[in-house]
Parts: sequence; C-alpha cells; structure tokens
Amino acid sequence: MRLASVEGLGSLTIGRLAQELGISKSGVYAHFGSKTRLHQETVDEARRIFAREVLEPGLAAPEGLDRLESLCEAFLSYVERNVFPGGCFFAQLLAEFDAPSGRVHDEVLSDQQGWLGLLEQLVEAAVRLGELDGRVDAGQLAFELHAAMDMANYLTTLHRDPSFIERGRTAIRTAISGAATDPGARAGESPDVPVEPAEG
Amino acid sequence: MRLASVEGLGSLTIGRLAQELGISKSGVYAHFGSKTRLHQETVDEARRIFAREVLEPGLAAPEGLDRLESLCEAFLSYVERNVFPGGCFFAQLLAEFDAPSGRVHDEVLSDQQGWLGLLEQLVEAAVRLGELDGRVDAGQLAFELHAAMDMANYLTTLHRDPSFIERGRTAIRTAISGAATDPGARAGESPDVPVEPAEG
DNA sequence: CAGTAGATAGCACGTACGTGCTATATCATC
DNA sequence: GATGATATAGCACGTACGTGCTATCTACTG
Repeated sequence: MRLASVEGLGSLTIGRLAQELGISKSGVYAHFGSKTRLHQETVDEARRIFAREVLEPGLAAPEGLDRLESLCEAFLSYVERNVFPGGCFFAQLLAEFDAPSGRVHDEVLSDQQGWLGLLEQLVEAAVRLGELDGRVDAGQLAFELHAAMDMANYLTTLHRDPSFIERGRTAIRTAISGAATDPGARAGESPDVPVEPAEG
Repeated sequence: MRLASVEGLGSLTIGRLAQELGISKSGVYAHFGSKTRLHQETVDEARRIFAREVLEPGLAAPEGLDRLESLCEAFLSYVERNVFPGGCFFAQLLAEFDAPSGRVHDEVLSDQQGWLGLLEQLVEAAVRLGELDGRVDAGQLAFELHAAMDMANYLTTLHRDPSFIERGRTAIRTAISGAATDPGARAGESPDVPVEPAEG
C-alpha cells in the first residue's frame, strides 16, 4: 500500500515488491498467486484502513452539520497524519484508473460515487435538521466540499507542504457557513470573506 | 497526446504508439531517437495547446475580475470541448508524476505552481482594482478556484458526464461573489446560497 | 534517369515483467 | 526427533519494452 500510494498500483509489481522486500519473486508470488490478486488485496486492505481512519471517526459525530464537518475533518486529518505516504490512496487510484477499463477502474469509480453520495446525504440531513439553508443544492455543496478536500490532499502530497491542509479547512468552513441558516448562530464561524489569520 | 491524456504518459511507449499507428517500432523510434524525447516533445506540444486554448483566450479579457473569470471559464470550456480526450492533459500528468523523481515531475510541478500563482495574481489585481474585497486572502481564493476547476475536470472525465462542468461554474461564481465588494453591484450574480435552477 | 534524403521494416540484444514448476529451508506440533 | 505446513529460492518460458544496427522503400531534386 505504501508503494502503491506513492507510485501507483502500476508500480506495484511482483518483481518490484520482491526487490523492495529483499526476497525473490517466487517468494512474493507464492503469497498471492497472481498480480491481479496482489492488487485486489492491496486495494481491499486500503479500503479497510480508510474506513477505520476516516469513515468510522468521521461518522461518529451526531447527525447533522456536526457529522458533515466531522467527516471532512476526519479526511483532512487522515491526509495530514500521512496514513499513506503518498497521500490519499484512493485519490491516487482514481487518477491512475480514470481510463474506462478493468475491474479496478470500476471499483474505484463506485467508491468515488459512494464518497460523493455520502457527503450529499450528510448535507441533506443537515438541511432536514434546519442547520443548513433549505435552498442549498446538496449535490453542489458536496461537490465543493469534495473539491476542497481533494485539492488539499493533492497539493499537500505534491509539494510536501501540509499548509495546504489549512487551505482546505478554510475552504470547507467558507462553503458550509455560506450555506448555513442564520449565519452567526453557531459560535466560532468564519465570516463570509475568507480572511486568514496571517499568511505563511 | 491523445493516448497520454487518457492512459497516462506511462502508456505512451514506442511499441504501443507503433501499434496504434499500424507501423513498426523502428518507424516510430526513428522520429524521436529515444523514449524520453518522445515524452518530452509530447508534453511540450500539449503545453503549446494549453497556451492556445486556455491562457491566450482567458487572459485576453480586461484586467481585474473580468480576466479572472475569463481564465476560469476558458479552462472549463477547454475541458468541456474535450481538447484532450482524457480531460486536462496536465491534471493527468500531475497525478501520474506526483512521486518526486525525474524531469517530467519537476516540470509538471513548476507548471502547477505557475497556474496557481497566475490565479493568485489575477485575484490580487482584482483586489487592487477594488472589485474584490481587500480582506480576501488571494492564495486562499486561488486555491478554491483551482479546486473547483480541477474537480470539474476530474469528475467530468471520470464519469463522462459534462454536467460536472456546470457544478464547477457554480462553485466559481459562489467563491468569487463571496469575495466581491458590495455584492450585487455586478449584474447577474448568484446569491450567497448556491441555488441551482433545477437539478439534473 | 541518377542521386539523395527521409521514412519504414527487420533483426538482434538486454531488461523487466508474470507465471508455473521443483527444490529447499524454517518452524510449530505431536 | 519425526511430520507437515509455510516460506522462500532457483530456473525456465513467453511477452513487452527500449535501443542500435542495416536494409529497403518512397519521394523529391537535378
């Protein structure tokens, strides 16, 4: 997973893994039986880790705006804590398998839809609870939150500069507070205009 | 470029290209002399096309908010028009070469910084002209615009559904109008809460 | 028609890969 | 200490790749 998150599943070959581990190709091969299964099990394990590190803690918060913010923060924290050294494992996979072919592509695509759908659901729940304005387009807000998180992951891993995580946090706050009912009702919210404490 | 934008530079091999063209490997090889040069010239040509299709028309607008919006729209249009069949060529490259090694990585990284820096400059110009609130953090707004455009490109090419371009447009409008001075001064702006005309 | 530059083919070589096979270690359990 | 499972090594095969070489074919120029 570490190798794949940095260099992509394409670089996760039997030979490369053997070399990395200092054993023979046969030694690796015997454990998986095929390259496909190596990839499959790697992705499955990464999914388990994502569930443990992001979904579980993120969805533990009470329903509504809390849960939405909690999930976003859980994702950013997961990137910030370098759970995978190459940033979000699935962002890497998605970019690598965006061409429409193969089983990995299909799975990753449905994961992506699931993630975006989850965000949308949480937005809708917050709307139902009256914490977000009823006029908000849930799909649109989910898009914007996803964009902020993805770009934070992207730039952080690309430039090895965790300060982009903070950009993501700010963008999420701005997007949510722009859609909140009665701005200012919740304490500690940022104003409409994104003003940073201080640059750098 | 078409092949690389869809499947990545890694799939753009001498042999694959020869097969795609229906000629021998030697036939392709003689034109470039090495795989490295094939890649180099492919990226260079893509850069020229990006300049012609995005930068040139985008920066033609008068300085200030007009130019900022024009550049964002030029990018979305470039994705929408399928200038490259695999979406934005450089988004693909960036994802593929995010691991820190090699010449392509370095070039692509500096392209990325240039793009983000350009957006930031345009925001600052709009601030100077009084069209955006002086309290906006230019880097932050550039981040959010970039995020919206990138996600639009991403989801559009992944799901082959151009409706995500419209999500991007809306996100850009929201971000900019949230940072504008005297909201409503410019005609045709959307309100603070993102309300879509109708879903789907 | 002769000459020449450019494009392409064919062939050979070394490398890395996935995969199947057999042989040998290592180690827990009886 | 014998048994058996597990892990690993070694070897062979076919495929795809980049690269260098020579030969041929095409098309333009004189």
